[in-house]
Amino acid sequence: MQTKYEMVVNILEKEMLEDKYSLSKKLPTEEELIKKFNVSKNTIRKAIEILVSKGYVYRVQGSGIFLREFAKNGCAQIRDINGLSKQYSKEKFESKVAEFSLINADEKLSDRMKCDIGTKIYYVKRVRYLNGDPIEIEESYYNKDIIPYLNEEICSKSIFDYITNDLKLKIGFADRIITSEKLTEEEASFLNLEKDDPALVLNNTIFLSSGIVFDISVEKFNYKNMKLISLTSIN
Amino acid sequence: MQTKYEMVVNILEKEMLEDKYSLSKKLPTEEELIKKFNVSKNTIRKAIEILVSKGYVYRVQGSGIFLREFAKNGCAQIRDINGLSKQYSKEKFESKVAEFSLINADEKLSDRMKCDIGTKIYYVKRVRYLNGDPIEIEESYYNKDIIPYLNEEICSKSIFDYITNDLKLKIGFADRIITSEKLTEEEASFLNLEKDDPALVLNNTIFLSSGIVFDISVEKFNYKNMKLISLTSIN
DNA sequence: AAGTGGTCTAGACCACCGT
DNA sequence: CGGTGGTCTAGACCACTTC
Repeated sequence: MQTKYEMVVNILEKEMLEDKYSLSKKLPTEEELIKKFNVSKNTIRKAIEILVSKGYVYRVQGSGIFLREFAKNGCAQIRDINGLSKQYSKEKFESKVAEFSLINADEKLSDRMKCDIGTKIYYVKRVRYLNGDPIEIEESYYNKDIIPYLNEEICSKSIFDYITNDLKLKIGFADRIITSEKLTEEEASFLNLEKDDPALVLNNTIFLSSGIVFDISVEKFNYKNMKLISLTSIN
Repeated sequence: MQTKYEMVVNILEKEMLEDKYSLSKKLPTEEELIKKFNVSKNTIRKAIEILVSKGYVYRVQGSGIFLREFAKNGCAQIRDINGLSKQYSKEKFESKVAEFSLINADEKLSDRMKCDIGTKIYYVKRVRYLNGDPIEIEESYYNKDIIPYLNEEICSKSIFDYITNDLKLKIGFADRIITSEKLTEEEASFLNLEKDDPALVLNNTIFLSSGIVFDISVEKFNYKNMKLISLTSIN
């Protein structure tokens, strides 16, 4: 079941992607949206707030709701938790599994994943390609208590689709630490780069909406063909 | 003048930083907060939403409002638009102005800053230090039509303080493109690093709340001592 | 002054969690 | 089942922009 504000968000998102408002660069006024969707002012405001936080629009008091230029374009949005395959669904996006195993959490891993020592953990190492070019090395750890089953087949597609659609789990929020590092020789070979070339590195801890850690991962991006974008707003 | 929800946010933020809720790792219930602050449910909900988006807390339906671990700790939050000097106010943070000039926007610059060709633009290059170590090179361009006056003195302190407190301008939102690059020899010397060492690079476009671009900048961070953090939530 | 977004309230009812 | 967060409404009034 969908809430009213989700419906409003989805329809406006779709209309914006179809360039419905790109001439005026404005959305209809709140009052017009209230009539269009036949909902209350607060429901419209909640929907618009979500579009603001997604980077689609900004609001100017007394003036209107304006389109923001970005959002549409190619680079990966850092606020999207749902992995790369969603973002690049229209392009040729592939994941190759380089390693796959079931391990026991040692002290360090249990600490980072907020689980007990000895908890079964899936370890997955993937190399990911966009239009044939390697763009990322990803190493992930999934808590088996939460993700009871995983295999190489699933990992070569979208793990996040599997988790949300098949396991019906709700992803809640993520911590990401962003750094830059030198590649090791092995990493470089995966990315068709040289040893000591730079890499854009994301260190992620991903939580279900219940606040439980189900995944930690390190993503190392090819500095030549990957950029991330962050669209922030002030509260 | 402060709104009621801002007051609630500020007080709860302060209380959390004072570890008032760190034992239970929970905030009071919505109902308790309604009584505590004597405001309506929607006002409390709006305040909590802001704390969620700032990464302080997460909510679990039917259960409560829980503290998130991070927020407090040292690294720079990418969603904070207000520059580094705010974030490091308690540490020894310095900015040295390496270049300062007033230029005319050429075609490329006018395009990126969404202004006319020939618009007067302040160019500022700064090296920034934390506890004596160089952590960042920043090159910024400020539209003089919006920031009518700037000098080296102001640039060596906090430009954002000047803009918000003295000029009374309201900063609205920012686009940031995050990449990794090799340092040039000159850049490396500023950061006490070697040529071709990696840098974490932010390419920013910063808007007033009215949607006008007033600043674009490139920040190159020292990969050895700077990390950024992004705390994201799902809508 | 008219248009448009921002704050705030009181209250109804729903959905989910834990006991 | 009681506790707690989530959705939604109708309406009052405020603040800023634009003309």
